Amino acid sequence: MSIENERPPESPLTLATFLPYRLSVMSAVVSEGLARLYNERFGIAIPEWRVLATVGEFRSVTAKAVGLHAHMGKVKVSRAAASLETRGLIRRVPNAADGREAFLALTPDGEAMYGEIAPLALSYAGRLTETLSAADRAALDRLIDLLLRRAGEMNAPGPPGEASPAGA
Amino acid sequence: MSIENERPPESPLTLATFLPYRLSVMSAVVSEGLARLYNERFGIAIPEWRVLATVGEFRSVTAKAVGLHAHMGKVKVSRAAASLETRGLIRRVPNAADGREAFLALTPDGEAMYGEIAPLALSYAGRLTETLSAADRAALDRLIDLLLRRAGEMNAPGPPGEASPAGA
DNA sequence: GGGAGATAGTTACAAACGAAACTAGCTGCC
DNA sequence: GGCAGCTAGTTTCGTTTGTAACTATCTCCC
Repeated sequence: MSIENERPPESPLTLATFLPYRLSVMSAVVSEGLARLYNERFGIAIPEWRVLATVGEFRSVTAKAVGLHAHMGKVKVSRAAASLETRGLIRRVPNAADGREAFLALTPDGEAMYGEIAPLALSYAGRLTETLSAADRAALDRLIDLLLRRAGEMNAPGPPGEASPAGA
Repeated sequence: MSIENERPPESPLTLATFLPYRLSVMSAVVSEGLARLYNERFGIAIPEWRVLATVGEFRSVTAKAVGLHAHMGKVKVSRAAASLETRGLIRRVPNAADGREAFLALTPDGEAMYGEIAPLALSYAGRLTETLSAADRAALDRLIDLLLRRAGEMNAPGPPGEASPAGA
C-alpha cells in the first residue's frame, strides 16, 4: 500500500478544458461587459436591449417574431416590451387583421436611443475581435455556426424511433 | 428630399450576426442540452454539477477555491454545496488550521455519481466537436482563449488614468 | 354560423439569482 | 494581549426568470 492511487493520476475531466464550461464563461464575460455598457449609459438590461435591437432592425414586428429572432421566450419578450413601452421607447400598433397580435415599432425616442446604442454595441463587438486576423474572424463565425447547428441537432428529439421517448 | 431614407437601407446592426448575441445563444443551446442530461438522469442542476466536477477534479478544495475555479460567486457555491451535502454527495472537512474554511470532498456516493456523470459529460462534449477537423478543434480552443482574454481586458478597469472614473 | 382546438400575449406563482448584510474566525500592529 | 481590519462562508431580501394557467382572438370544419 505504498502509493495510494485510488484514481488515475490525472482525472480525464477538467472543467478548465471542458468545452460547454468554456463557452459558458466566455459568453458570460462578454455579456457582462456589454450589459454594463447598456446599463450604465442607458439604464437598459439585456432582454430590453434585444427587443430594442430587433425592433430597430425590422422596424415593425410582432412580439412573437421578436422572440423567435432574439431567442427569447414569450414571457421575457412581453415583459421587456412592456418596460420599453412604459419608457416611451416603443409603441404598439394593433394588427387590424388579427386582434391577437400587435406590431412593435420604435418611437422617436426609441429611434434616438437605438441610434446611440447600436454603434456602441458594434464598437464593442469590433474591439472584441480587432486583435484577430481576418482568417480567425472567419473561422470563428464558421465554428459558431457549426456548433450551433450541431448542438441544435443533439438537443432535438432526433428521428422518431430513437432513444427520445420518455422512458429511455 | 425626394427619397425619404430616414435610415440607410440596411441597418448595420443585425442581431443574427452580432458576436455577443451569437456567443450567448451558442452557450445557451449547449448548456441546455447538457443540463437536461444531468437533470433527467441525476436530478442535478448546473451549479451543483460545477461544484461536483471541481471537487471531483481536486479531491479536496475549499468553497472559495471552487468558486474561483468554476467561475461562480460564493453565494452560488454555498447553496450548491449545501444541496450536495444534503444529498450525501459531498462532505465538509473543517480546516483545523483555519476555522473559517472547510474542505469539500466527495463521499463514496459522490464518487459514484461523479464516476457516472463525468464520462457522460465528456461524451457530450466529444459529440459536439466530432464533426470538426482537428485543425478546427485547435482553432476553436485558441479562439476561445483569445476572446476570453480580450473580453477580460476590456471589462477590467484599465490602466489608472483612463476613462474608468464614474463620471466619464 | 357556431363550437373545438390552436395561437398571441399577459398574469400568477414559484424557483433561482445576486448584492449586501451578517457571523465567525484570522492577522497584523500597537 | 487586544483591537482594527480582513477573509470564508451563510443568510436575508429584493429582482429576475421560467412554467403554468389564463384571456382574447382566430381558424377550421361540421
